[in-house]
Amino acid sequence: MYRIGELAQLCEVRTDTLRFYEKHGLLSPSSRTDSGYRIYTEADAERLRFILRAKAVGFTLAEIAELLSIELDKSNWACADVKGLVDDKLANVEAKIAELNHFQLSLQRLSQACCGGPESAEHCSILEALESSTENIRCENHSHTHDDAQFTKTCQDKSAVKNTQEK
Amino acid sequence: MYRIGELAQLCEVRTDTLRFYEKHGLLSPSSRTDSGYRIYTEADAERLRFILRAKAVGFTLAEIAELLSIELDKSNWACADVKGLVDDKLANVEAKIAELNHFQLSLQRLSQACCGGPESAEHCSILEALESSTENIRCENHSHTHDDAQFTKTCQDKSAVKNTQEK
DNA sequence: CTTGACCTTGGATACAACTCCAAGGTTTAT
DNA sequence: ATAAACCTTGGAGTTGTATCCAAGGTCAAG
Ligand SMILES: [Zn+2]
Ligand SMILES: [Zn+2]
Ligand SMILES: [Zn+2]
Ligand SMILES: [Zn+2]
Repeated sequence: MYRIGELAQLCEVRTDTLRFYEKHGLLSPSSRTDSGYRIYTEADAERLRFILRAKAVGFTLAEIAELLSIELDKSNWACADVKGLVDDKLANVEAKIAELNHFQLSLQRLSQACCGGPESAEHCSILEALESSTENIRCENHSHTHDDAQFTKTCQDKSAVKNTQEK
Repeated sequence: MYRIGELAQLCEVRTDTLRFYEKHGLLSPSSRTDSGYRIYTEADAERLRFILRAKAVGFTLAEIAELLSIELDKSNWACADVKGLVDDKLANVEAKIAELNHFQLSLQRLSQACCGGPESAEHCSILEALESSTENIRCENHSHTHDDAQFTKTCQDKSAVKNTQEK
């Protein structure tokens, strides 16, 4: 049995957040003291942990409420309904993953095209790619190193670069 | 050269959104007509497309601004700076993917434990898992099918797991 | 009995990222 | 020359997800 502050501390949220979740039907304390203090059980804490886990991965509170609300009303749902809901969310998550994978690839391509060296970014492949937004990114040939053949290392040549400078 | 409405239609955003992006330094029209109408170039359109792609995958406008702002100021950045920024975002994306993969797994486990049939969800494994929030999910043994041994097909028959909590 | 930590409620505020509105100016087509 | 369809600005409203605040009630310790 926890009072609101205890549960909040336990799960690292604010008491305000717990009241907010209550107001929105996500988590209500199992009881109250005579004086009106909220009393949460361990089951409430578990429910909160589920909410937090779901939230951490990008579910909206509305989606979480939908997931949780079925439980209040079990007998009016079939396994098919429940599983369908979970599968919907699953598809949702998978779509998000696909989206992120796509962008990951873009970022990797950008990253690979850049030498990461201390040279001025005036001819940086990353910036050029952002400007032109073409699909194929041109690797730097380091003509921007105003220097000699000493610097004709290319993209794949990830030579020692530890120069962390301020701007 | 596009007027605001044309660019909006082209990229499927509202004119309001374009003005909003302008106000927040993400995308300004390259020029104005004498009467004050915004005029966007193809380069502006490309920039907008980048913004939209980045947004679609979860970057905040602030992050996008950060990415784009470097370009205004190329010569004050080194390749190392630019690449570092991209790599930060990349790490960010990868972390998000990992998070989503984790939740994907949870959802898959939930989904697998449920028969998905027309039976009442009163003993649905998914709901039980949500309630108890235990790590290991018990598969349905279909005792809820008010029926005979005909329905003793199981997920993989790990119905030995017992109920542990309740304080 | 007073103090300080905790709790209650309702309402205000914040931030992101729009979205809509009002009042008026511009362009184009008939 | 008038209407329709565009554009301008500034500002208000919306949704989701909280946070903060004020005024006051509760509780255990000294
Ligand atoms: Zn370089
Ligand atoms: Zn570079
Ligand atoms: Zn079932
Ligand atoms: Zn089920």
